[in-house]
Amino acid sequence: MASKKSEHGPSVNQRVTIREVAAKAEVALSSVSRALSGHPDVSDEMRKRVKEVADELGYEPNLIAQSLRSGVTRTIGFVVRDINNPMFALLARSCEQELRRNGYSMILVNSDGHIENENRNFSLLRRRRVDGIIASLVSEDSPYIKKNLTGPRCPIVLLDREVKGVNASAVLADHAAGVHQAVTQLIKSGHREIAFVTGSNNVYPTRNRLHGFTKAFEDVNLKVQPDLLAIGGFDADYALSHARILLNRNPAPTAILAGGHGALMGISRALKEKNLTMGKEIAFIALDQLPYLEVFSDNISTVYRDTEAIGREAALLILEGIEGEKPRVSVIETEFIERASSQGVI
Amino acid sequence: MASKKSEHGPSVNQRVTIREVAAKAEVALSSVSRALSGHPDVSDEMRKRVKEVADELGYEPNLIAQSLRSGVTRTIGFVVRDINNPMFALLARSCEQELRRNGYSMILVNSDGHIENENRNFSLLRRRRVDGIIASLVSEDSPYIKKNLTGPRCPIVLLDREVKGVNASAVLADHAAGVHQAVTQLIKSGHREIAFVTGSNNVYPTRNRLHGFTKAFEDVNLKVQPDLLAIGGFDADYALSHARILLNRNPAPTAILAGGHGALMGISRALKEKNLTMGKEIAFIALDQLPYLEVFSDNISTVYRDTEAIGREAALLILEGIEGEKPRVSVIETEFIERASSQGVI
DNA sequence: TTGTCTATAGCAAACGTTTCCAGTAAAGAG
DNA sequence: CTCTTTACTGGAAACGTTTGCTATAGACAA
Repeated sequence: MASKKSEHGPSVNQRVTIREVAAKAEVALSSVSRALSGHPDVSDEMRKRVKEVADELGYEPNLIAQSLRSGVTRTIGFVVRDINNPMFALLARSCEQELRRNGYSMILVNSDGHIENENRNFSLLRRRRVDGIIASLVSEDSPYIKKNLTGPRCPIVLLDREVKGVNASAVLADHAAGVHQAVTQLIKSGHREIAFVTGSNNVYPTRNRLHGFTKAFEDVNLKVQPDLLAIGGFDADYALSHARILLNRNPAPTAILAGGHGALMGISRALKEKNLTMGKEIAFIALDQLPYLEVFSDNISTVYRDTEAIGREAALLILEGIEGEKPRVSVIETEFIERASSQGVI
Repeated sequence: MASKKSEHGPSVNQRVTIREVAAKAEVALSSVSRALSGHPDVSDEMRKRVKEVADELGYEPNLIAQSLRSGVTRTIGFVVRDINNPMFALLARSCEQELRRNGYSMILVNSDGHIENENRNFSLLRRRRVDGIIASLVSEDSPYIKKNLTGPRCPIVLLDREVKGVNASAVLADHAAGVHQAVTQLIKSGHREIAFVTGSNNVYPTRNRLHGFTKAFEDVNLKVQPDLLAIGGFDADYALSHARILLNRNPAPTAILAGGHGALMGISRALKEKNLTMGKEIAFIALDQLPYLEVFSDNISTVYRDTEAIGREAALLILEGIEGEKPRVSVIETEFIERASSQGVI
């Protein structure tokens, strides 16, 4: 494969170093370093000369060497549970933007839903000596997070996860509130058979949503019917197979909640199979802010959270952690936005 | 802000180095390095002992130091024109996956459509000494790309861009073929007033699509009507305002092509304003693979390209470049997939 | 004039690895 | 038994920076 060697022009891949700048400007290495890094103990004349020579030679500081010497990489690792979920694109984007505004780069790694990948990702990021890690965990008992408690550590911000005993920063969405609003509204409209398809309850969002869901029923002295809950997987396949079962139930559900992107995909397929239309034969509510909903299906009711705000907040928390502040938890509100898909049924 | 200092337990942020492993194992530094890096000149016993001690101490190799010494970072920079476009999520994901399979990490940076950001991004990546850069340029006369010709360089893979005079690798989609198929089909169905909204023609995809578009007309001795072309912007606002104009034209277009995500967004809004439904009053075809189309609007005709294949191919090309191979261009096919939105109108 | 202070510059030691070179002991060849 | 070879091991230099310390020179005060 690497048979025919490159014939890239005459230029060698040899970069100009601070040493060459120093030689050409006829000053000491240390003076060049100080001049370029904005150190105060440098005369204006020296700084000017050094900068001129550096520009002339096309000097590009070696961030690797700087990192080694200074112990700081100005890099944040972002571990994402499953990048298939378009919500994460939104999240990663706003986060990267905020980090870059503060002079940090982001390394994004994807766990694809597998805990082994996640562990490898953490390990990689630590070897790369990132200054902090923002993580959306596959499961809440990640050995790596716990290890981070005892060993040498870097600041961590968890996204929508509660790890007991770990004093890490976190950004949590108040899913319960939005779901509570949504379900209350459904009940008020006369719905009783409300189905709910969502991810496994080894992570905070599921538990938290379930809490809001249950409370809405309890508030009006009704009981949740367990066989209307499909809890166990974030992926579309899980949602599809369980939505099929739910739709065949007797009595059939008159409303259905989709806990995120995978659930939405699976359910919408199941509905299509049975020729049911959201907002006509069955009420439908999507949880999470899913960017494509705004493009096409602006008639879909949703429990909204400002995903970009979550990304920005995560960036701020990690920067705080790097500055040595104590970990803290930040909560993001959610809100039920009612549109056609959950109205007028029944 | 950084007032109250962290009270992180007793562990200091001091990592164990190869030196400490050497001390504890009572061997030389160099032996530890060789033992852990798989160098052949190490006895089995030595390797075993060193590995035991390293595990025991929780040694995590410092990739920064390794990079500095070896001159290789095993990191690829990915410069994306505008991460708002969901197509790029698909692209970046498949690319990252392939890179990671080969032991590389990816740093993703977003230019947000501005050439100044793009230049800053290139500069940053070079200072970070990435081993290669994969880039979707804002415009094809990027000074940085050209500079890379003369100065010390790293391999570059361009995504859907042709930069004249620059002998860089590239992955190009054969947009023309798919657009040609699509327009030919429309013409065959009786359409004559076919509108086309797409990005500025300072980049390859626009020029290439336009080529396929024009050729389809010429093939049957028809002429493209210039006032049905809206060429100039990838963003939704541009598309919206120009789609409005197009829809008010007399005679009104009977079919409309959307050149990517932004165009699709803008056009679909304009259609909604005029209460036109795709596939009913007007034929509609979307260019590019847009992930959300498969979720909701599986009835939308589209010129498909395998975006994930593009990502994988870009990864392979950059790895080739790192191995010293000559730059080369890889072409990805496109294909017209006819669905309801472009049938049965007229 | 001498001494102290300030501003600036240079030297050299680190940061944590890899790798070249030299050295040693055991093994095999003659 | 000696010589060469083999198989390892250790020492030290290097990668490109930053930074603590020391040195110098001019300014100012006594």
